[in-house]
Amino acid sequence: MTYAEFKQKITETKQTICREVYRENQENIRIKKEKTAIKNFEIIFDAVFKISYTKGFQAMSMRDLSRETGLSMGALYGYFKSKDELLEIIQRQGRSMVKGVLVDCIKTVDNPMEKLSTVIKTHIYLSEMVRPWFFFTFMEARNLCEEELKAAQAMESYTEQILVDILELGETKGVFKPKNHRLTASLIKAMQQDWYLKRWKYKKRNITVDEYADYVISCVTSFCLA
Amino acid sequence: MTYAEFKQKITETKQTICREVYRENQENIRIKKEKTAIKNFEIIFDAVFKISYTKGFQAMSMRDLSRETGLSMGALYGYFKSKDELLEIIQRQGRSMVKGVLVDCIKTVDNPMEKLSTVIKTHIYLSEMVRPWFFFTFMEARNLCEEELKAAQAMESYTEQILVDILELGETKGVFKPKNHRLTASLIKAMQQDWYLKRWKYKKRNITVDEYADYVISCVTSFCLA
DNA sequence: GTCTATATACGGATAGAC
DNA sequence: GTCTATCCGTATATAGAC
Repeated sequence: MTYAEFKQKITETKQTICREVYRENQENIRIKKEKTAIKNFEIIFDAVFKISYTKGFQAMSMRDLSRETGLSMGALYGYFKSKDELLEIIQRQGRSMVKGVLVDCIKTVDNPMEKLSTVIKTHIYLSEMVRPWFFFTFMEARNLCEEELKAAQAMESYTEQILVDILELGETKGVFKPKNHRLTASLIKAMQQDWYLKRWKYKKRNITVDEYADYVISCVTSFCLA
Repeated sequence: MTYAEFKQKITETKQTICREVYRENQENIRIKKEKTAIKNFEIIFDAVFKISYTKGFQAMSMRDLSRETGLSMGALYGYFKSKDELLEIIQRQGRSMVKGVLVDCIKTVDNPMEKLSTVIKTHIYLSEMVRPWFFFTFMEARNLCEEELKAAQAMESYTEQILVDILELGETKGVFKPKNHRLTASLIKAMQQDWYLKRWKYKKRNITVDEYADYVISCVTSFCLA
């Protein structure tokens, strides 16, 4: 699988994501026309990511957001109850998106080695497809309230566990060497994250997402087999 | 080398760091007694790290900092000209500290393999010793002005280059297999960073810094030799 | 649904007493 | 060197017109 093929296969688009956001939070949203809401959520999210990328979410004022979206302050508050709620909406949707895609991608694969490459690759490709979303989710997790922070940490453990399960399965089948699989999983996650955290670095060096994913996989597999 | 041995060897302490900060920025500091200044800088930095760890630097108000340090607002502004300058001081000092320690640690080692383990280990141990400083430097880099941001990125490239040089040396000597050394270096950096970015995770699982460093090294070497 | 105008609170920074 | 008191700009959020 290449990144181009991944994009074809995946059904998640900005629009479907925004539709989900709208339906999940309908009780707090003043806007009644779904079409309007979806269109504006897309604009709002893009603006949040753009502004927060350099300043951070805290430093982004509602006036900044108003200017960037072209919506007035009053209008914006029709889409969420407070600035904090906006943050939570984005974080929650991010988690549900990752969970859905990752669980889906390994269902049809049995071979542990192939399973491992698939899940690593899928995660990196997804992070490329919605990179601003991933970057934002990581960097702004600290601004969450305790409850939501716990949920974010649980998500980290959850995706790590997916990797651990595959590594253990591989060991059972005699494909992978016995190791501290949980620690291996942590290293894999660290490498996956670097792709969206250090965008500027890889862009400057013209590393493609396919190159990067393949390199991570070659590193991981050579370790698991050694 | 273990973490305990590293701590013995290293001459950098909070105090020496604060002394450097004082001397570097003396022209902007109203406080004339070095001893007072060093003592209070230590208090101030600790407070900044503590508050920023959860809220972020932007969200930390000078009133928060005043409360946590026990110094009044007026007193605080004797130690730096503005909140932004405080951020820059911390970032600059962090860079000079890392540079000093890393350059120093490989001077006496010739063997490429040993050189590689040493530099990986030293970086992780240093990040453990002044973890709040590392975490802060990474998370708050975005709040820097363009010039300082460039310096921070240059620092990332610099430490990466140290790794690349070692890997190339190793290839020349026939120890390491030919690879994309720069990409390998990036992966190493990603793994190093995870130790201070995800403190909560490793703490919860009782992973020691020695365990972590050794595991990273075993992963990297098995890849470089494969 | 979206706008403008505004209420109210809090931010960084400084002046001047001690 | 440190404190208290205060200036003044900007923050989030809402009320009410269109």
